[in-house]
Amino acid sequence: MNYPQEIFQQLKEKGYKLTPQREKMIETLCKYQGHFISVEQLWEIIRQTYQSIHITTIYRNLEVLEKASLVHKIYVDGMYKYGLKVESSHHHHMICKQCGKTKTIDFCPLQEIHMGSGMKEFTVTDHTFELYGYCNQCKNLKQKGE
Amino acid sequence: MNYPQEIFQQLKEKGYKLTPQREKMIETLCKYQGHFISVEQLWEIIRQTYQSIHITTIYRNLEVLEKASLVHKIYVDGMYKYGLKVESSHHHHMICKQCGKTKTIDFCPLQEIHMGSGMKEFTVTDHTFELYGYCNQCKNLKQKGE
DNA sequence: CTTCGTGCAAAAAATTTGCATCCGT
DNA sequence: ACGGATGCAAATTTTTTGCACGAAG
Repeated sequence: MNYPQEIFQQLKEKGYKLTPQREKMIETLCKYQGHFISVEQLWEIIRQTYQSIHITTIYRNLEVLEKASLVHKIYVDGMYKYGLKVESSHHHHMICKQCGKTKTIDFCPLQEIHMGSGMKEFTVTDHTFELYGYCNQCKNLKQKGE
Repeated sequence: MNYPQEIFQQLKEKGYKLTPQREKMIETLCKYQGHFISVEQLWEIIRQTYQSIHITTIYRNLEVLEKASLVHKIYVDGMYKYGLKVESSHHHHMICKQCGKTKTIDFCPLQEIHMGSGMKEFTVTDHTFELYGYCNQCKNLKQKGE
């Protein structure tokens, strides 16, 4: 479990200022830990208790959080969604396309492939590995005629 | 190697009409086999010999080709890029972020993980596994100060 | 007090839609 | 001839940028 305070600290250590907007964002992402949420969702949630926050700020701060390696970004349904990084070690996710719920997968296929045949022709800098589908809850809802 | 004619045939079999625009698109994608190209790139290329083709048509037909399982779509650099599906068997790609060149990876991590621990909580419908980086050619260009 | 962050307005980029017309089959 | 496909214009959606003001360290 990640706690907001730890993340505030990490942000500061990387030279970013801690503003109320950023606090709210981090707190919200903590609450939604285990879910990927869209920029707009995040905005809607925060606006309920901080009406003046602007969506531009959300965009800019998610970029900051990403640069600070505190969040992970994926592209689904024609938009970016963000989730808090789970401490340390590299891993991947199983993501529910309906509700955004995620489950961490402690397995990275890169290791399996690393020295594979033709890999000399490329220098790998990034990779994606995500599983998409439906969590049991959403799967049931879907069957009952969505 | 995929040949245009085979793909024309497959399109028709799935109930889509074969129009000159679609022919051009398929021919171009065949030429660029092994590369993922953007909608706009594809448009630019085709316009050289078919000036009147509209970018909306490109968008719409890429959707058609995707529904017909003839192309594969990825999201890089803030946009979708498309590549012809290589015959049969499921596989993944190594993609050059600079030039879009791809290499097929005959390995699917899904098998490694399939029956893994917590996977019962989700029904997997899709997955992504792509490696990104630079091909030797682009890597060299980059080192010589891009 | 200086630098970085914010809100706002406006632009940009990518993709989608409505509609009249056209063309494969 | 029919129904799907195209071109065009315009709208939508998502994200980015410029700039003056405000607040954190």
